[in-house]
Amino acid sequence: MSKAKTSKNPLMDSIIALCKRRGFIFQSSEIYGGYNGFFDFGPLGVELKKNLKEAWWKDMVHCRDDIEGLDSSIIMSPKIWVASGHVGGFSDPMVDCKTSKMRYRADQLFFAPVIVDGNTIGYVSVLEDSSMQAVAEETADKMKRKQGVQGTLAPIELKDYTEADPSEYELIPSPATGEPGSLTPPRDFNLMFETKVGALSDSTATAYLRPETAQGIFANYKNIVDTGRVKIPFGIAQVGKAFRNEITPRNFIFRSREFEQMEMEYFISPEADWQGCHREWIDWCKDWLVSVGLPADMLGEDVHPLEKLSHYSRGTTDITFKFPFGEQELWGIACRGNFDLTQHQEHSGKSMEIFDQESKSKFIPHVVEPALGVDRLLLAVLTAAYTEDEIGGEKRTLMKFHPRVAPYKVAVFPLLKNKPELMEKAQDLYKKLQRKYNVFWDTAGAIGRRYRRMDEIGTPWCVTVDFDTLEDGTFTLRDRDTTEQKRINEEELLAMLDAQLY
RNA sequence: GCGGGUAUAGUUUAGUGGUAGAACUCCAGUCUUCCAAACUGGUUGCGACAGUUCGAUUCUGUCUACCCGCACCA
Repeated sequence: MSKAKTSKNPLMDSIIALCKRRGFIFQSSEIYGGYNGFFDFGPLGVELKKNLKEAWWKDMVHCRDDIEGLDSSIIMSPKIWVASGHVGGFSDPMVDCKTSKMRYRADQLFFAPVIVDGNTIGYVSVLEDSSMQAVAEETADKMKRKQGVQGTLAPIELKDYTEADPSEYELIPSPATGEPGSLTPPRDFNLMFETKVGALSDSTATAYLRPETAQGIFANYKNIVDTGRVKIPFGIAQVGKAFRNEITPRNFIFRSREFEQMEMEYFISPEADWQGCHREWIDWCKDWLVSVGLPADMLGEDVHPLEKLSHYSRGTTDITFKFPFGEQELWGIACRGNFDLTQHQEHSGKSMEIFDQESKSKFIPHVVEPALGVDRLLLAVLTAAYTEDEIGGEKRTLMKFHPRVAPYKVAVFPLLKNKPELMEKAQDLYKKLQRKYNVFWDTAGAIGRRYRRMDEIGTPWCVTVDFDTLEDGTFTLRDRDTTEQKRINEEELLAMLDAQLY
């Protein structure tokens, strides 16, 4: 009877509904039934997103003397992705067990034939583990005894599943069931989108949509060093789209296939205290997140254990955020050593060394990389801002955006729209403010309704022109969070906005 | 990718083998001197494609999207 949606995340549902209702975020290609993993940003969403990117750029590039900006192309030479390891390493062959429905990474699933006096009596399989050799030997011994085979057990030589011969797929037992025959061949999940460049569609034309903006920075590192604008330590920052063919996009815009990154590579001497530098950047990033409206108590740190680090990393700490669906990675701060530049030096044959005047030495610098997903940040900001409260017994939904990132900074209303003198006065103010800020104009309905509308899209202030305005030039300034109203003149209004919207 | 669930207007929802009603929202108008007022009118919907049928939003199948769990997330 009841077909109540069984969503266990009403907060997430409310945020998604508001995003659609008010024009923040739409599902991509909605009129054709949607397209999994892609999103469109509506009139409000594009403003919010732009404000976040501009705030980042201002604080990261303009307000720092040691960081330069860059905008590299999305499609670059495929050689870049070979050098970076993405062509080889970005694809993880996966194995599914058809019986248990378990899924394994093929390079973490090990197997070996059990050989007695030269005869293969079966196979054993184990998952990657420090004790896997011992477990495999024990299992092989049991198999030998169970089958009653006499003879000498040959040493167990474990290989991972990617090295298995196709004829062996049917013989290797699933680690889940212990029975052979249920494992699929290793299947590729290459997370890079491929495309073709040029008229010819042969394999030499294959190119990739970048899965991260970082490689564009490394590929231009030499250009920027050669323009002589920088000396160690320095950073290069970039904002741009990136693409990953995620197997399972989930959680609204948290994991999507097309997304935007704000990345910065901070180049330091190999002799420098990289751990100290890492810590400084973690703190800088946390402070910045607070400055755009994320409460400090919703942030956390997740230090990646050494054994789980990526191939390029010497240390990674994620700044996490308490999303409605759990505490998840927001901003990854990775120490990439000199892996990337060394790779590019080897593959391109061009020197990536820099001469440091201070130490009179030449070296390939190491990097600390703070990488932030714009869309994840946007979702975090939406989550932190979403508030329900009660005003005079009426429920109210409001988005408590930091004024700095709010899509509209201020709204201007004539108290009554059928009074031309109020309309005219309000238009004057609206036009004046519009030159400097994104301002919302609304004449429809009762004044209270207009206030609530602004609450729902997070406009921090509303200014109402009434009959007193015509007499003494003061307006009603109404505050979104407190709903307090006070009289203020134009000069005071401009000064207040200037002070609040740095 | 696997399993389970869901799909009617912008939102929340009625309902039917004979092409759908409501509330709120939205738009227009009347009115309105500061927190979703009132009145009048209006726009908008059966996720898509097939099949069964005289006729399908309803029954069947396929697909798509969303939600939950598992797996995955260099």
